[in-house]
Amino acid sequence: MKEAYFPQEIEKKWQKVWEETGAFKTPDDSDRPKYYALSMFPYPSGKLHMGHVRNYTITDVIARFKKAQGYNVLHPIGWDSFGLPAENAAMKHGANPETWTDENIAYMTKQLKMLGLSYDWDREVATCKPEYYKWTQWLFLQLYKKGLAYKKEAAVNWCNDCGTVLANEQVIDGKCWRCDSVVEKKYLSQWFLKITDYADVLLEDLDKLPGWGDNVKIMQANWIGKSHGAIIKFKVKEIPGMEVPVYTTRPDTVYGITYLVVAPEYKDIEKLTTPEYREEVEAYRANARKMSEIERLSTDRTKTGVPLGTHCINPFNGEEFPLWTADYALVEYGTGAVMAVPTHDTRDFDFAKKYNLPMKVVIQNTQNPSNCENEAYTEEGILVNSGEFNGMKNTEAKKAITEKAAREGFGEFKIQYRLRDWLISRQRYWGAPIPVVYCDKCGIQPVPEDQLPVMLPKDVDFSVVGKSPITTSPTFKDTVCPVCGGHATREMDTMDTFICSSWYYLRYADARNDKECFNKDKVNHWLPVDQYVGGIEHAILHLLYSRFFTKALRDCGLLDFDEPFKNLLTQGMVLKDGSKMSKSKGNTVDPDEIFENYGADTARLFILSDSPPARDFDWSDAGVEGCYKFLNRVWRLISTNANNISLNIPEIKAGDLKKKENDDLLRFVHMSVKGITNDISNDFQFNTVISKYRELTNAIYDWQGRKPSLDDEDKLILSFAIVSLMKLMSPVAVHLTEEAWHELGGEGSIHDQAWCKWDENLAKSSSITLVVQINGKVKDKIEVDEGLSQDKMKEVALKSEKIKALTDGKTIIKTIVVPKKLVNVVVK
RNA sequence: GCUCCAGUGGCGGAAUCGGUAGACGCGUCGGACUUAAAAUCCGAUCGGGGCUCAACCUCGGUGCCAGUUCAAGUCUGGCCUGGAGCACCA
Repeated sequence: MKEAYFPQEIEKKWQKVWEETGAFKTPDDSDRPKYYALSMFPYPSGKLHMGHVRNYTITDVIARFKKAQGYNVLHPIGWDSFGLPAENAAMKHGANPETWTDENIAYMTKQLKMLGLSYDWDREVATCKPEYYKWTQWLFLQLYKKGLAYKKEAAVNWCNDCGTVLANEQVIDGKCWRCDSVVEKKYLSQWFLKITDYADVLLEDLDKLPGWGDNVKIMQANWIGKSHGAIIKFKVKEIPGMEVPVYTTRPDTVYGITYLVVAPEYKDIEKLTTPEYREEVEAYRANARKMSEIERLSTDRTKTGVPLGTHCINPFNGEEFPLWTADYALVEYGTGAVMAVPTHDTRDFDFAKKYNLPMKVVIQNTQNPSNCENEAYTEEGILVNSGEFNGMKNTEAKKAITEKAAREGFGEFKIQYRLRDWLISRQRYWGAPIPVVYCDKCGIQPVPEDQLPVMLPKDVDFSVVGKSPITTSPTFKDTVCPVCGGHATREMDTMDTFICSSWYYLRYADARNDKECFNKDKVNHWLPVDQYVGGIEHAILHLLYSRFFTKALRDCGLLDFDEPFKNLLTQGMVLKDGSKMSKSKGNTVDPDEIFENYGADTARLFILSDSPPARDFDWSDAGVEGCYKFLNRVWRLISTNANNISLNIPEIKAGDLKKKENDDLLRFVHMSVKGITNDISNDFQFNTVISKYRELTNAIYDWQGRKPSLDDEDKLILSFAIVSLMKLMSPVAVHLTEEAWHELGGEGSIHDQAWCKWDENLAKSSSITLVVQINGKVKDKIEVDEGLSQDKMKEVALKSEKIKALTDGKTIIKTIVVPKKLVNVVVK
């Protein structure tokens, strides 16, 4: 065995062997229980970054650990390969998006292989390939048939730079999630998926996911935004038969209404405007239309509005109040109209102050009454000025008042969600075409399933500005209607790429199936994903969409489970010098360089070492160096002892070893096995796993430092310790351990070896340190036998010279004994 | 504004149930080996005080202030700071 560690040589060699022997192929049928480990698949942007390295290493170690524990592990990879960057590259450099994407996939595949990841490449998928998007289109048709996909004219988020609409989830602070430019409102006819049908179950089922972090679940719950309230309908005084319904979570404040606001886009606003106000209202609406989303939604902005000239009648007390329009009312939420109670809502308060609208206190805190002159009172209290409800607690009044409204026919209880339907049309080329046609006679018609896929046209001009390249194809647009055979035009929009990524984890179960989307039995066998690993940035977008898809496909009868990801690990970011690695900051670290200088095993070890997976990880060059040195140390330990190590190790039981130091080492190994196994099992605490590798290595070196020569017992325990270390390290240092295994004469692969077991009796040291405290402060430590009874422990503690001296002349009130740990003497 | 998370040495971070705070590493300092360097190995490394030095002894210390407890990094209440998500959602 070579004395020096040459990772580059070793790694290439074994990567080749694993590929040739198909070491990581996963059979669908096996006696072993299944385990599905999944990383969020990458966008083929060009090169791997350290975030990828961290993500895939974490999942790979989990997959290998589970395999060693006896599971049949599915660990696939693929490419989220539709999307704007490919198209932008095409526009910029004249490259074809397909070529650009394929080249990137090829390069990144090479990098993934260099990292030594245990993927089953036979199951690789790429969402931009017709054999994949055929099924994306097919799934769209199933949702269409179920009534879950529909087209409507709506105010949508428009990104001018990307030249496309965006889903609500893709608008961050009023800006485009991809290019950061300000998003505008446009009115367009677009395709939507009815995710709102699933709002409640998406919320409820979060409780079925104990294996997800609370942070993600809370973010999803907030996004879904369920609220309980009431609809109350108000008659319009000037227009007989006309009503304006509002949604409110505060029906208890109805007696305090002093005006009512509708959104500028409110459907009946023109009818509700009297002629003398028309001009002013129109001007206000035009202005609102022009404003960007970010301006419009800014909370800092002072509120504006104009009266419509009409009035509503409060059905509870007959009071009349004016109707206004103001852009703080949102057309998409509730009914698009708000009943305003300035005294008990801060927004209404601000508005009423500005426009001198009246205020009326209806909720009072009896301890500390307020007339609401300076601010709205939004806490709980007792109803006043509220007719028959006076004196009632407001929490009870909510129910009582809504009940009255329901009884008398002008209101009802209502649950409202913040979640909106998912807008999936994109005016872009590089995506899956939406498989519908528009017939001159028959209207919207789905493309028949046997005509799928609707292929992306290749005869397009990528240099066009302001419209989708797909519209330049001379062959794509015109087609025939599948119903009447007459002329029809194809839908020119493609689907949001988040659709493609909402089902890829299902395709892995049956990736090469060209007859169906996936076989139902196979999907039911492999899913749900046992462990999903990825970035927190997908907490809402991808993870919510995937949950929706799973539920919708279950309802289509395509699968039998309702949550796709049983356990979710959201890994932290990779930082450099305290900030996120980015090209613009120039603080990126290129994985290729690390592979070249130190090898993949060092990269894997380091990326897991310093922080727990969920926390941010600060990259340091010194840290990489340290890990490289450690691997050298491990290599040296093995190579210098190669002649003394046998892989034929009989089971060593407690008491088998005569020498104390050998028994101690045996115990240390068992403790390490136990500790490492538990650390991986409990939330994948790889940082402490790696510190335990180091401790064990240090312990073996220390042991050896005290041995001038080795007899048979020494060689036995040394073999046991080193081989255990190798097996424990094999999921992380995948190449080094494989090479060492073979150099020591091992058969097969170390990665096919069973995980180390520990003996509970040996996974502890032979003696314990008894801590003696006085009044809770440590005063003495005494080495004692592990089996000591509680009485004996107390006796030993009180006999200690130090304790005697410190308790001298004081009264011992009581003594607390914690078995196998400590004695606390309470004195006065 | 609302919701959530986190605050431990010079740094990253350890510390099942409340039971030895600072594992392991990085950095720094000192030493060994070497003509020298690299590599490697050994040792020290929270702060204050005591002792001529050292071993040692002693007091304090996990963002701040209280509380519960024999015992608090860990539990409770109230703050402060930082981060994340949502945000005119009625």
